[in-house]
Amino acid sequence: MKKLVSRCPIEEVMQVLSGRWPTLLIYYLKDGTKRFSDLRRDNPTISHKMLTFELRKLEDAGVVTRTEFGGYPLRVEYDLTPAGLRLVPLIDALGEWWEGTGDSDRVDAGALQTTFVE
Amino acid sequence: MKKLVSRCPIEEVMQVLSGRWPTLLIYYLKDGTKRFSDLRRDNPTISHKMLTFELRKLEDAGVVTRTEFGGYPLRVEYDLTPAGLRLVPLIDALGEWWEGTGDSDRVDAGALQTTFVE
DNA sequence: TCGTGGTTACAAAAAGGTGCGTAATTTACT
DNA sequence: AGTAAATTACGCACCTTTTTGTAACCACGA
Repeated sequence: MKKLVSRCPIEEVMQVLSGRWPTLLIYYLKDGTKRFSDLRRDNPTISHKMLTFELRKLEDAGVVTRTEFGGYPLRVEYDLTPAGLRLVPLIDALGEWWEGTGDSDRVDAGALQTTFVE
Repeated sequence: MKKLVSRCPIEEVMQVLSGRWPTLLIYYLKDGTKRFSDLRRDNPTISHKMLTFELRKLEDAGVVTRTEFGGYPLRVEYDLTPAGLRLVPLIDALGEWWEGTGDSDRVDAGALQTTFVE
């Protein structure tokens, strides 16, 4: 998703939140300060390249802060910004919506919702 | 984003909503019934292959319905399901969140939110 | 011949994984 | 005493996988 095709805020948010990781990372950071290695432990399938990339993206978007402690071994801490905290309930709502739909509308998942007329 | 790495509903929703198109399509369908060609007109940069693909995904997820009218030229209409309608305000909220953060937290966009300690 | 809503095959682009290198200090052997 | 890891959070280069675009084709009726 390289560049925007509209000036719509919706598209802009999705550029930040799209993909498997952003929402999950926000979810883990919800519990408080996390270090790089903590986040890797939280989800072991993310590569370090992806993790740095996604964290950078969230940082640029103003969702997380990065605090670097000098010295060796290097230590870096990540936290949600106030904006990031405000985002959490919105993401929760999406999760709840999904669970809700599963019961009522996605029952016959696999069966397409197509109707033929005439 | 081929397969899930957790059983988390959050990750499942994002699998459906990720990318540039899903939320935008939902947004256009919010106004009511749309035909395939209407949606192409609404955003001219999507390829017809992507459009069919994304619509299928939303259909499988129970967000849109597809109504096919026999005869030629073929006519197909897309609508939001009740679940799709319930999703709209959540997407709106994300857009509003984004606009809100822009003013308070993303002011110095470009300047990273990194702090150096020691 | 055009228009509708697709499908399929091939090609280009983007995303993602792997492994190596780096820094300064501590701990672990020899 | 001297050397060898190990530690942390990456950056970089290379390569594979996934996604997306392009173009061609199909059906049929006006």
